Amino acid sequence: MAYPFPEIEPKWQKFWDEHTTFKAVEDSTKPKLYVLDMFPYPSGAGLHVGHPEGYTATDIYCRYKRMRGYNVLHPMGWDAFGLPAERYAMQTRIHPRITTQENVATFKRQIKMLGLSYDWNREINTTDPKYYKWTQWIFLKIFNAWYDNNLDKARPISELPMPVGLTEKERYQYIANHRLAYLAEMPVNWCPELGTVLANEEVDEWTEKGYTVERRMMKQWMLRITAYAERLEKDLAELDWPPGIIEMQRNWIGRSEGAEADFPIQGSKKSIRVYTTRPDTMFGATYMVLAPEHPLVDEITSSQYRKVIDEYRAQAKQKSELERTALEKEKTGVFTGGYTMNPATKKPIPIWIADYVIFTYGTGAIMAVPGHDERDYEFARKYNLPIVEVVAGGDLSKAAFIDDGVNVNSSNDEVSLNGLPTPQAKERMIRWLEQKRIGERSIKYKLRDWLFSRQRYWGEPFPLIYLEDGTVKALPESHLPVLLPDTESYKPSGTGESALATVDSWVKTVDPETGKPARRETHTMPQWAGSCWYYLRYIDPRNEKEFCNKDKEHYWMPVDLYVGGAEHAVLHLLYARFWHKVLYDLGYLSTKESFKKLVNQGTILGEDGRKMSKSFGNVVNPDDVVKEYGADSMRLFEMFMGPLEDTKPWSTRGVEGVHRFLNRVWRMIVDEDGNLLASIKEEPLSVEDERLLHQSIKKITLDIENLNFNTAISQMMIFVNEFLNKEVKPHSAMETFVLLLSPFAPHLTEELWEKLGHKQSIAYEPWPQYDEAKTAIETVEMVVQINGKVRSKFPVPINMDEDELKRLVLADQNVKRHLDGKRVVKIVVVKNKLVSLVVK
RNA sequence: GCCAGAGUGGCGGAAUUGGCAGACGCGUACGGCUUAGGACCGUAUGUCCGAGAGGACUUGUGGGUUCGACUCCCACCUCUGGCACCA
Repeated sequence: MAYPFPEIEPKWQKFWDEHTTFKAVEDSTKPKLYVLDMFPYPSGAGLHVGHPEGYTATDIYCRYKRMRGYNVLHPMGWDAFGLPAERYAMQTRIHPRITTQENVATFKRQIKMLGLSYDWNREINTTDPKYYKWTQWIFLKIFNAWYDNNLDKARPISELPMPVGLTEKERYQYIANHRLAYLAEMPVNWCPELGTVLANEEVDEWTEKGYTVERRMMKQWMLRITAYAERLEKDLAELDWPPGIIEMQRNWIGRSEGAEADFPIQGSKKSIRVYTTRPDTMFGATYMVLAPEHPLVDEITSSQYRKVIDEYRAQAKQKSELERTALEKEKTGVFTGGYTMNPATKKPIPIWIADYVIFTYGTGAIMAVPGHDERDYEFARKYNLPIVEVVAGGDLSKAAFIDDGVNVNSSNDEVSLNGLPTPQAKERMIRWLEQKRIGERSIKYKLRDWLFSRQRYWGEPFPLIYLEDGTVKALPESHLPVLLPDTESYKPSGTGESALATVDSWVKTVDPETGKPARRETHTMPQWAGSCWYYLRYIDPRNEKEFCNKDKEHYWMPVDLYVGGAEHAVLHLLYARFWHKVLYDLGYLSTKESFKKLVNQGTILGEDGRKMSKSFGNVVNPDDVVKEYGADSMRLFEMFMGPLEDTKPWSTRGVEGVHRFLNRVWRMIVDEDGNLLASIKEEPLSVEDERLLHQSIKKITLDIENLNFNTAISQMMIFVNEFLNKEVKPHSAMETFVLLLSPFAPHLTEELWEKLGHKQSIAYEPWPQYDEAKTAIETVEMVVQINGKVRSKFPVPINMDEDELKRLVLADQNVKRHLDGKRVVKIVVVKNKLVSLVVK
């Protein structure tokens, strides 16, 4: 007979709701704890079993910490802007607001049915104008800020020092160029047949259907995240994040140290600046390569090469960034006819253009050192360019030697690197470049500025207007939020702009300060925008005057534990950290970083070990699981499957297993009529039972602290296996056990707690304490190894005297048998564990 | 190719600082209870040899350090995730 979870679970969910059991209020008498789940995008498909994994883990942790006296903030909300709702709207003409509301209702029902202890008073939705008002407000703060490299922080644009003698137009341009949000011509994925811009993730889908997607330049809003590259990289060190994620962020930011140097163009006064991480190899630079887009290409190209160069550049322009990089085919390039001089060797070297050099990284130009760079080597081989060895240690007839080594062939009248190991050679060369004013030390990042415009309807509108003279103006804060207008069609305008561009009455507006006609920006913000700061809004979700009250922010921040999928390892977490730092610089926040500890839950695979997907027919619906086995079983199984971070397959048998366990828990305490079992009495525990109880408290406590929920559950199973059929079960032991189980199976344990005679919810009962002395055992099983093999075991009292123990070991029958005719060379005693004999 | 993480029974997975490999669960087999049960209870269960006592082998592969290695070191193989011409 199964325990009556269909009655118990709704009963306690209602109780928690009605008593607002999990409402969080600032309370300076308690230590605070902010535990955050990555909020979901409420898709039409509803919750899948992957969502509750992280949610259950944080819920257990929160419930445990409340019992330990922490004031816990544990909120939930909806990341509801995004492409799927908009695409659905295009097909059905149903407003995305409506479908979003429906999807949120489904998600909320499903999440609530799991008994998660969220403070629902703090629920937020990124598509709510009351929320996105503040997303727009933060955008304005970014827009109205510049990065002061001297102070190494963002400052209000009003504090930007202005050069004297600028015209009004120049002033405008100067300021625009310094804002942290700026307009730039950037390539988009343009599909002529659809007349729309595609998101990167859509490109494959449409090209597979035979549509063409090409690169097209468009003015777009960019956020100057590169200004923060150094701090975003440096502050990673203070985060308690999985090393893998830190590494991924580090790679994404891509810091590299090197030098820049000027190479004079022959027959011109100008020079070309290159960036290299290997200044020590400059004597081996035998040619130069510019990115096809490099502005000096025209000037360098001699007339007889003009035609090929132009053709090559046109070709490169056609190719999308994907094609240029992902194809990984043979390198191509063409000679410009121009020459530059290697400043180290003073010899002329040819200038080529090739699309393996990226315009947007470094200076868009490289000195090619084929002897010590694989790419340059490949290129030089193909086009018969000279290869010179300047670092000894490799065989240049076979491959480039890219490792560190010792310099050779590296001297001129002023400097010699010969004999120097690579690190010193680098330093020596940089010093020489700086002395001769040829170049200087330089640090570069791979990180690019953040393309922040989307040509979409279902996103936050920018609080910006274009005046008739073409200038951009920020709307005053008092005009926020800029609401999304309703429209008949959600289809993009066909010109590359979003559907917003077709809503004339919305686009046409006036400058609120001058009354002059103006047009609204029709781009919208990317989905990342709302998720960049939601953790701050939870702190003060109903505040209409500020995005977040400062005292409250000070009390709750930073987020102590953040749990979510690893798919957000780079972008979401990097963008959120960036916004956080901007707000910190501008004085709105008290912490440098947002998320102190981060944990990624692993993916749950289908029962067949494949990724869950409709096409495989292996998707597990949480509704079905809860209906069949109850929410507590679902929660428990999700935690019992294995370590939180691991990828692991679903198993219906496994759910049945933990469900059986919960039934056993019920039967351990409740009789067939639903009353407390007669075997539960006010009696003291035997020494053995008390030991098991204290061992269980200890193991479960430490396991929850370390988020090792699977082994905590194992320990509870051991406890129940021992106690289930005891004739007498001490009341206190049963209570302690129910407390231990309560973070995992809150509904069942609330019910049992009530049956054990309590009127109050179990949620804030003090967590059981263990007594280390009571976990100790009196006898240990001593293992005897002879030449590394276990030959005997016998019980001995704990902490036995070593000599006595040795005597016992040598007297043991099994040991004697193996010692027959041999000599004991050495005895190793590991206290309370084993005795190891070496014999000959 | 590069970076990070991981390889343990039929399956999911356990194993402080090196110290009895396989906890706990699933599955399987046998037994009990039962009109019946796919409910429940009990016993067994890494592989091989052996009637048994006992023995041999066993944590991806090969080597090393050690009285002792899933754990540390070296080389290799496989899988997962990320990056992918970033000079």
